[in-house]
Amino acid sequence: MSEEKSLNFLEEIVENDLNNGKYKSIITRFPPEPNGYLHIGHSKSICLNFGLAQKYGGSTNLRFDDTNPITEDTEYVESIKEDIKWLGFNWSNEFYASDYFNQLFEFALTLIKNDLAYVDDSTSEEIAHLKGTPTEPGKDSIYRSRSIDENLQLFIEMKDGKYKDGEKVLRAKIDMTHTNMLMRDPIIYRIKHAHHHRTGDKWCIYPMYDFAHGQSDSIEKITHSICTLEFIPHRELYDWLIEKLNIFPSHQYEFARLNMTYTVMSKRKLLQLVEEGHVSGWDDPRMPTISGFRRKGYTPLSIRNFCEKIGVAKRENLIDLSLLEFCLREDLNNTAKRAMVVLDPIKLIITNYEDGKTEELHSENGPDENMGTRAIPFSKELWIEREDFMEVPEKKWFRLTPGSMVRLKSAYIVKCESFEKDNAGNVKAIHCTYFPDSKSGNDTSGITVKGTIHWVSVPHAKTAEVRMYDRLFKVENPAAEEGDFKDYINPHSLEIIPNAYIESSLTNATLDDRFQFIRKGYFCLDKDTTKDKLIFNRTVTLKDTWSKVKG
RNA sequence: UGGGUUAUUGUGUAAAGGUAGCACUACAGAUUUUGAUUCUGUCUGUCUAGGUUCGAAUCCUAGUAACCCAACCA
Repeated sequence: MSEEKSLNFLEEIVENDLNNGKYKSIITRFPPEPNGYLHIGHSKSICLNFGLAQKYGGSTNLRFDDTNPITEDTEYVESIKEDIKWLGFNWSNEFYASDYFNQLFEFALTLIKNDLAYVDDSTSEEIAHLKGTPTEPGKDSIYRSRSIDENLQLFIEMKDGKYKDGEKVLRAKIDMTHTNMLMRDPIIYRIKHAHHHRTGDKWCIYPMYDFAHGQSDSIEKITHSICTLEFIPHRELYDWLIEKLNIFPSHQYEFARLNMTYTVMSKRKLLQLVEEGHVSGWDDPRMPTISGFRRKGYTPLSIRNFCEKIGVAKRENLIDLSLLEFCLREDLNNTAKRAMVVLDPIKLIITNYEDGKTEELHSENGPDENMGTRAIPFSKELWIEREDFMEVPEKKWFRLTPGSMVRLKSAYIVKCESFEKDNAGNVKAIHCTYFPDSKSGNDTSGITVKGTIHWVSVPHAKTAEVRMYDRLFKVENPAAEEGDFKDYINPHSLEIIPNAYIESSLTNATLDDRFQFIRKGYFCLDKDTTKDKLIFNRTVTLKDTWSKVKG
């Protein structure tokens, strides 16, 4: 045992509970409501819940919190399951709060029989009014003193569909003057004549979150029910219900949710971006959804590592996007296949190279020798990046400029002799000479150059569309800015290059491949790709100190 | 004017009365057939004011700030 990584507060709680014999093993759960897509914030919760169970030899249930039939749908259930699997986690059981509707109904009857719940006929306005405010106590409803028998009868009638939506609710009888607003006789059942994605039309009353979540935890014997900070006030009610129902004592613990720079995380805001067409959908590569990151080319490992690195605590946080990108590059640098792609082409002509000749050169596929090499054709005319030539070089420039020499990656050293301009004054072509004895791998020229640039042979080049994604927002914390968060959308978050020149090996790319386009960034194939048109997404740029040098 | 939660460097996160550490970012340098990677180095921090103590991020007292709570949402 050398140095041990210090534990986060949840691990401490678990270790304590295990060491003092409170539990023999732990059970956690990940409890999404199937009313939207999972985002990077959820992956923190997923990594926590599954990670804790993995670390301490317990198990984790996937439980859908589907108590509101109006907003929920199986479409979301499927996407949530796909995302969790993609992240690399397996749940022990797939459960639904709706599995427990019968049991929950029984629990409600128990409360009523113990005079701990009553049916209230008030309107929602009346209930809100009598509830008071955080600084003023509430007042009892006139229905609060109904007899147990009457409550029993009314509640059963509610279930039997005798009443319309909103006509009656079932409330826990606690304390209308409680300092915790949630303890002022919270509503635990409401009437909704709505079709449920799993139970169909069997029920017209549905339990509220507070009367479903803790009870479901208890039914599943969840030992550690982990949720985000905003549920802290619910814990008192969570505990009250478990105590009054005398059921398995699950415990709730809260951690601070993830916030990240240059994006928004609330479901409401994400929905707006989708519905108003600021992005192409939930899986748009600019979205912070798991499906968005996946499509953009992120790897599950990078997201898991990120969740590990950000830690778990109880204070509000705003994590630098650069940490996520660091984790991504760390993974991709080791695994991505290298390829040469010219995004903004300009022609380079090697004047002393034989017309019509093609040479087969070899280039390494990655940093690990086991990744091997691949053949690349070389010829007299090459596409190179427009930005790799400067007519008048700036300070510290070591790419092409009249008279300078650079190495063509995995090929020869060339010297810039001259260049052509078109009528508009734009550089059209660059003329170079090459040094035949500088061939990559057996260079006997003795020439050393500072710069190496990538290229694609003109007659062998294929084309592809490349989608260059950038951060969705211009500011670090759009949600905290004045006015509408959408005013801060980055207008350049997507720039499409319709015809980039790619090396021919890329035509065999699959959706699972990850590439580094040398000197340009990490890329992956997009699902919009067709047989006739390849489409690549930029996953993330390479770190670029040069752009900082030149400012 | 109530209740709850939280304050450690630019951003996160450790230190359970005993050297304020780690990571990211940023910056500088070395290596480099990717201005990448890798390596080395640098980087003004314990919310404030008192107190206890040989010694306080940690304990006590009083403040301050931020966030959450008044959905028949979760």
